[in-house]
Amino acid sequence: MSRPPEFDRSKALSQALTLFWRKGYQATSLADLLTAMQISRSSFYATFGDKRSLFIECLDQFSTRIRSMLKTARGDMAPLDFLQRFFEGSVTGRPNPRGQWGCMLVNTVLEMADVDSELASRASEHLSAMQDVFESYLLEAGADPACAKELAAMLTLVNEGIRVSSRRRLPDEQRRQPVATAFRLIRNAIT
Amino acid sequence: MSRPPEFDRSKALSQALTLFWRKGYQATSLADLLTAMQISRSSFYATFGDKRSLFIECLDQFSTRIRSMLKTARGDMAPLDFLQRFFEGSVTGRPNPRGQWGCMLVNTVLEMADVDSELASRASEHLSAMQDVFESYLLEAGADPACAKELAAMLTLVNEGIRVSSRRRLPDEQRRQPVATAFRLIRNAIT
DNA sequence: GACATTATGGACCAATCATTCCAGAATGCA
DNA sequence: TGCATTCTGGAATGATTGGTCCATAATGTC
Repeated sequence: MSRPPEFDRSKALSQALTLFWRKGYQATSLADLLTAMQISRSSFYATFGDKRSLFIECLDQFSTRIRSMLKTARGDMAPLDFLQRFFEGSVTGRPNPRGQWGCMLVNTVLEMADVDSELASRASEHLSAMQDVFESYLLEAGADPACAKELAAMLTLVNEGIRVSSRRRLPDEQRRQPVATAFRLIRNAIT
Repeated sequence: MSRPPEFDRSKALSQALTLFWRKGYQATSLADLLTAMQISRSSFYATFGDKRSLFIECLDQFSTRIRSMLKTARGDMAPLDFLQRFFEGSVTGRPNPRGQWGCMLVNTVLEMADVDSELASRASEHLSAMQDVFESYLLEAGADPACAKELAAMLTLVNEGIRVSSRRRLPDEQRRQPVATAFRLIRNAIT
């Protein structure tokens, strides 16, 4: 009946996500995107609307990916061990370099805060959704509800801090150690 | 002999700093700058070179201001009380709205990480200089040297996190509380 | 082989960007 | 008053931006 599409939409979107993640919204030009996505200018606009719409799609997918990863990759680890491993993994450059890219949500909150409030608040809402996951893990770790809420907010703060510090190209030890410190303090505080 | 300059260079620079602080490097156009600085295009280039040089000058001055503020505004407060007040002040929108702008160094690290590595690492170095101030205060608060170093790194992490969270337009309580939590944990950890 | 559908390449657009340049207005000093 | 100096306003720069358009090439279905 009709011709099937020849390029892989979700793969192209994934390439775009990577670019936006690393360079941010403004510094990523259309030319950059087309090269990375390996599609023509025409297909781009036909498929994704425009640059800003594509960015929103990437932002949402980033958030979805992270949260689903937070839920599936845990295995049988204790909740706090898993969270700590999650944060530590965000800090080291290996196995992939994504650890050096920070968090797309955090990056977007800062880049867009006084530039595009809709993008900024969308990213901020995704961060709040992450915080809910933190809270559920803290509850599971035995924290009472009030304490879990408080520590989840604190963990969000630590997350935001880590994502900044992970972009600073500091020596490995200087990145790992504050995470360890933070978790030691948090473990002390669970009641 | 010669005509004295008619516009206040340092005031113009200060206006530029405010703009860069809020909107970042890329989103601040030359037109924006000229309006805010109230000088002509010609004077701009004669006095500051170009946009990037001006940005560097603002970045350095921002760092200098913060550190001198950290040293002079303390009065007779206990070191940790002062630091806590410093962080809390960065979070509330009053008296001025600067609390909503985050920290220019943090903003720059993220915006420029994969865009202009010289600007990014310059900002990162300024953050390290702030960390030295934190460390000296922790020493003064009675922490032993190893602990002071560790907690100073942790404070830098908290600082970075706070500066992100302060741009999220969250309700006041949700901004204040994680700071309080963080300092409670840190105070517990001083040995 | 013909048709419908989808992707492509590239010309084209208007807007904006940072930057350069210059003629002229303003102002302090002699 | 005149000169030297400083700032200004605006035109012009070329590069780059995101976005539109259309004729053509490619490919699966009938």
